[in-house]
Amino acid sequence: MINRDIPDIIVGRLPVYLRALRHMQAQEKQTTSSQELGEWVGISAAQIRKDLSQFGEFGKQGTGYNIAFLINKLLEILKLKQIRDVALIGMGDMGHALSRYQGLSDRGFQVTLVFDNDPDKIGERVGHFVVADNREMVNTIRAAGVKVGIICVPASAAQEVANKLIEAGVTAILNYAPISLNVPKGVRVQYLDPAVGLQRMSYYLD
Amino acid sequence: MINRDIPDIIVGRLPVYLRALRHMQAQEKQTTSSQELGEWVGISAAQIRKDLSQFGEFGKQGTGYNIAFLINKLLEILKLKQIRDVALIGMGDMGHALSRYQGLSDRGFQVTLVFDNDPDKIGERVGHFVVADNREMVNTIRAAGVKVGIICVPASAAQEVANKLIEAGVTAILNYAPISLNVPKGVRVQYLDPAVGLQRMSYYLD
DNA sequence: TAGATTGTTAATCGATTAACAATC
DNA sequence: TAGATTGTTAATCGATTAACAATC
Repeated sequence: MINRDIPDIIVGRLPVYLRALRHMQAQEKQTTSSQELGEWVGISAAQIRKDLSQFGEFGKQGTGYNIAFLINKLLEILKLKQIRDVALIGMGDMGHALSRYQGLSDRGFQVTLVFDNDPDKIGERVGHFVVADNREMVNTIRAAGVKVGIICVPASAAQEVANKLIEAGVTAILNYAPISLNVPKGVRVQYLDPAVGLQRMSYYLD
Repeated sequence: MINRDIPDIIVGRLPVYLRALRHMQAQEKQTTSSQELGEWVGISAAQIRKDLSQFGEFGKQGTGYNIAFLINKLLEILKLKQIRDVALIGMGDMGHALSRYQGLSDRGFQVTLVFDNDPDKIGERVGHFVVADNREMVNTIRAAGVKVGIICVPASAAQEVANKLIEAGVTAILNYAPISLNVPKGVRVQYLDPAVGLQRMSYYLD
C-alpha cells in the first residue's frame, strides 16, 4: 500500500514509535514485534500494525520488525534524513534552555537562528550563534530558507511573532507561548504550554 | 446534564477554552459565543457547545456565554480553584526555566519542591526553595502530600524518577524527558517532548 | 417582535479493535 | 513442521458535524 492521504493522528504517533525503537536499538535489540512495541508506548499492537501498514510492509510474519530497518523507514517517512535548521524567537529562560537542548539536534533539528527584541540580549552569544534583533527576523529567516520556528516569547507577543515567521516562509511552528495562534492553511502549529497539560490532569485529581 | 463519564479528549480541550476566555477577559469583553470562541481556538462552534453541555447549561440563547461566569465554571470543573503544589525533578536548563516560569503559578500550579542528584546543585537556592537530594524525594513528597510532578531529567533516568514519584503518591506527571513512561492505571502522564512535535510537523515539509 | 444563539438530537464521519488467513 | 506474527478486513466504537426547536 502506498501513501494516499494519511490521517494526521497516525503521523503524530510515528515519532513516538521512532523514539521507542531508538531506545530498543540502544539496548542492542535487533527485532521487535507490534506487541512488544505497543506495550512500550502504551498503544495496541493492532493499531501499530495498522499505522505502519499505511506506509508499506515493513515486518515479517513470525519474526516481527527489524529495528534498524524500521527506524530507517520512519526517518524516510518523516523526512528526517536531513538536519533541519530552526529559528528560535525569544531568549528568555525557556528559549535559552531550548537553544542548548541536545535533544533537538540529536533528532533532526538544529537551532541556527535566534532572535529577541531586548537590546540587552541582542548581540549575546548563544552556542555558536549570536542573538539577532527581532526586526531582522523576516529577512534573515527568508534568506536562510528556514521553514521551522520555535516561539518562546510571552503570550502578548506571540501572534505578532507568528505572523512574521509566516511572512518569512516558516510553515511549522512549535509554540511555547500560552495562546492559540491564528495561522493560515498550510502552516502547522504544535502547542507545548505546560499549564494546559497540568490543568488537563487536574480534572482527575481530588 | 450532569457529569457522567466525560471523554478525556473533551477534558483536554477545556484548558484551551479557559486560556482563550482569560484572554478575552483581559480585553474587557463581557460575553462571547461558541462561534467566536471557536474561531479563536480553531474548533467548531458545535463542538464547543457540545463539550460545554457535558457539564451544564452555561449559555443563554441569543446572547451566548458570560465570560467571567464561564471561566468560573471551567475552574470548578478542572478543580483549579486552588493552588496545587508541584514537585520538579531535574534542575538542568529546562528544570531551571520551568521552576521560574510565571505561567505555571499564574494558572494554578506552584513549584514548591525541587530535586536533583547532582551534588553541585543540591543545596542551591531556586526561588524561595532549595534544591534537595533525589534520595529525599519519596519521603518529602509523600509528607507534603504533593500529587503533581514534573520530570526534567534525561531519558535514561526518567522511568526511575517516575517510579519514585508514583511511590510517593504522585498521580499526575508532566514529562519533559524524551521517553514513554510506564505507569500504573490511575496515574496520568502528559508528554512535552519538543522533538516529537517537530518530527510530526516534519512529515508535511518538503 | 425579530434576530441571535443556545443545547440537543440524529446523521455522518473517522478511528480503533478483533479476528484470521497468509506466511516467515 | 509448529509456532509466531504480520497485514488486512470487517465490526465496533467513539467523536464530530449539521440541523433545528427552544428561548433569550
